[in-house]
Amino acid sequence: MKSIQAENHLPEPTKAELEILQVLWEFGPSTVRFVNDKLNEQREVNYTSTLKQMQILAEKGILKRDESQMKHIYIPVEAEEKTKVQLLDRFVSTLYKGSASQLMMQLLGNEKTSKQEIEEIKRLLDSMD
Amino acid sequence: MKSIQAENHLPEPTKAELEILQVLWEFGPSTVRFVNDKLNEQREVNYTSTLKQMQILAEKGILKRDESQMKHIYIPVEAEEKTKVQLLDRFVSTLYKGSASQLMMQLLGNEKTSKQEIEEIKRLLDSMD
DNA sequence: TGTATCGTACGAAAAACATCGTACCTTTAA
DNA sequence: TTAAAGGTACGATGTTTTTCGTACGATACA
Repeated sequence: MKSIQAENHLPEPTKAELEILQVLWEFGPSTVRFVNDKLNEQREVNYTSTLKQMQILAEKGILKRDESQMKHIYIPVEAEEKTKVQLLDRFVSTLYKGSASQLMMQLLGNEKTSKQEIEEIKRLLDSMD
Repeated sequence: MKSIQAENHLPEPTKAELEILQVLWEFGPSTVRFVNDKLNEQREVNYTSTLKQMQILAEKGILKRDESQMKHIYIPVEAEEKTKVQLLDRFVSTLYKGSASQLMMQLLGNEKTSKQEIEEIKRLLDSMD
């Protein structure tokens, strides 16, 4: 017997799946061909690999697709923000026991976070309240 | 055939591996038995599974071990902070194209980040410069 | 001294993830 | 009206990650 999905959340996208989502987020609903071309700007991937991944994503409910035409159009079910927030939540809770400020400290202590970035963050905080 | 590790960085710990690292970070150098007991406080794992994981971690160079006694003692090679920073870097660059401030915005917009946390972050920023 | 207990080593099996080849259907254009 | 081009479906295969069973050595102690 299948267990009822206790969670509200969709299953976590895997690495390869995330790549595809990024393309869809950036360029909007797309065909497999389009996504595959974009991926190939970064690394070589076979068309059918991308196709398969996107079919799996649809199965999992992470993407839906418009099959009304021969060239199926794939669309993320959840908005970019929502998915990222989910991933961020998980990240913060597994690595920092849920403490956002602890994560911050690491970001700020990190050379790779530029002065400009830090300024931007400050501005952001000031503009709150 | 195994490919030679081109990177300077240690390989990314996988999910299961991270669980083990967390225990070692929290409690310091430990035996397999100890780690396995800790893990079993959260979920059921067979002793030999944990052993295997820790042996793999040692192979990968993420853990080293003291074999001078029968009960081997495992120790993380990199400090907790360093490993987390690495993971954080990767997270920021894949999900936020390297923009720490973008990540911040999500943290701040997130209900789960408490007012108290936000205050703490502000204080942190002010204390910089 | 033998037997129960607690360790490590190691390989096999299972599960999850990723990639690809091939079959086959639709559309298009010569 | 057929051949080429481009699409989906789907199974096979490869890889990595995870879990586990079994063998076997060391220790403890009745």
